[in-house]
Amino acid sequence: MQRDANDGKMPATGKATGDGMARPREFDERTVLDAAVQCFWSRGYGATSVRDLMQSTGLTGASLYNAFGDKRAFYQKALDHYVDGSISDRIRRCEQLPPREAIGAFFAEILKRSLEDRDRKGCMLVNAALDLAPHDAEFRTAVAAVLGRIEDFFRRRIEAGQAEGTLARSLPARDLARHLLGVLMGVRVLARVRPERALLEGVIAPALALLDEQPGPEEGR
Amino acid sequence: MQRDANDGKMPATGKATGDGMARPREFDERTVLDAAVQCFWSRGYGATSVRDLMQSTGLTGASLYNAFGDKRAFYQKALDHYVDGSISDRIRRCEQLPPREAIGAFFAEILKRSLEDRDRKGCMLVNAALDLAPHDAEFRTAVAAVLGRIEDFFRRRIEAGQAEGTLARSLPARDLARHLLGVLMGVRVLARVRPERALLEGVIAPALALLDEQPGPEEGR
DNA sequence: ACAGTTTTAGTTCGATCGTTCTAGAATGCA
DNA sequence: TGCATTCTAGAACGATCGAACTAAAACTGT
Repeated sequence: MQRDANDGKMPATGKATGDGMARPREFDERTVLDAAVQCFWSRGYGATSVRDLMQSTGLTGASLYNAFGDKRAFYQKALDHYVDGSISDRIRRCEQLPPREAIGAFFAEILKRSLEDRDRKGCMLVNAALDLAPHDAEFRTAVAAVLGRIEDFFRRRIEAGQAEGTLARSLPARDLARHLLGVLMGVRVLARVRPERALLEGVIAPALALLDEQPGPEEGR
Repeated sequence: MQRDANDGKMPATGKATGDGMARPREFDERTVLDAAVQCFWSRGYGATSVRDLMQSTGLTGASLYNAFGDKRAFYQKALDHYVDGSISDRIRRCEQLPPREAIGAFFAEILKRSLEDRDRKGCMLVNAALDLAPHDAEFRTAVAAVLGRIEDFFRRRIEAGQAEGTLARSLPARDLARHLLGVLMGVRVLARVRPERALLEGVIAPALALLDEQPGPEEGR
């Protein structure tokens, strides 16, 4: 979706249209999106006004509407920007670790972020999942796709761990991955109401124990 | 908090104040709160206008403000009403079952409700947890208290099951209860984006398996 | 230098927001 | 029957919402 690879120094080309090139943008799209993410992330979609966005980005309304479309489209782009910079990056970093470490590191990072999150913004994707997705099919599809990528990350690591014998085989990787996805959502929700280390560790620990569990020679009754 | 025990037939006394009793209410408080719950539940706090509430309840603005205070207070009362009729009732019903059945029935009910929830309203408490609680200390306390009651329900049942040997003792009841609370939140979130039976069952099943797990004679390494 | 295009800044629009106000209607108690 | 009180209905309030409009400024390509 990004048009230029301007690394954040000067104006940026904008989109190169047609014949006579005209006045270039005075703002850096990445910086503006960062500011928009902060707004939408902390206040939610409905509670963020276009005027809030104008103040946070330093742009006027006309500039925002010109560059990003209406409020909903702007949120869409801000969410994409957040996912790219936060979730995709985390998956990319964790998926090249050994199975058990990958999942442990993933949740360790979530735990850390949740406890450091002083203004209780939570995860912008989870917020979008409850704020916009239920009543907007387009957002629902987009959010579901990202959740699917997280689920796939879990499943691939679990399958690898089960194959090499470092992770429990007592349950199918498919279900374990779904379980971890659910726990992840749960942590993100609980952290916004009760951001207590003991609580969140208590939520996560059994899920990890489930991965490590020894089958026990005598099974089933 | 409720003042009268009017069982939903006629006007209701309202509050009995001072000297000369005056004109009694024409509406039934419970019916009005039911309508308000539907509104706030499906649209959220911010997206529900007072005019929406007027239409759904059939009352005029003045009546609403007279009887329930401002919009925030009205939401507060609607949320209380929801919790009383939905969550408290579920806990009350499940906690008198045997430990494993109590937890199984609890999640079976959540699963059923989530899959039948065609307009993806989710759980009003979870919605409140992400909508209002993060930025409103009073709501945060209230939501946290209800979450604490759910957690306590889990813990008491797990402790009972561990004591009688029907539930796994490999993890402390405290953590298992927190884990179940997290999974519950996760299911409620995921259901609003991907209300698929296979997904939600996949989230829940490993948590239940964790409770049933046989320790296996040789443990720890 | 000129033409063409796009960005800026600020104003303005109609709609809707939460809330309050002005009436009048209805009731209990003296 | 009157008085006090609380209900109802609906209009109205100022504020703010998302979005569009009007010009002026800034830049590129020829």
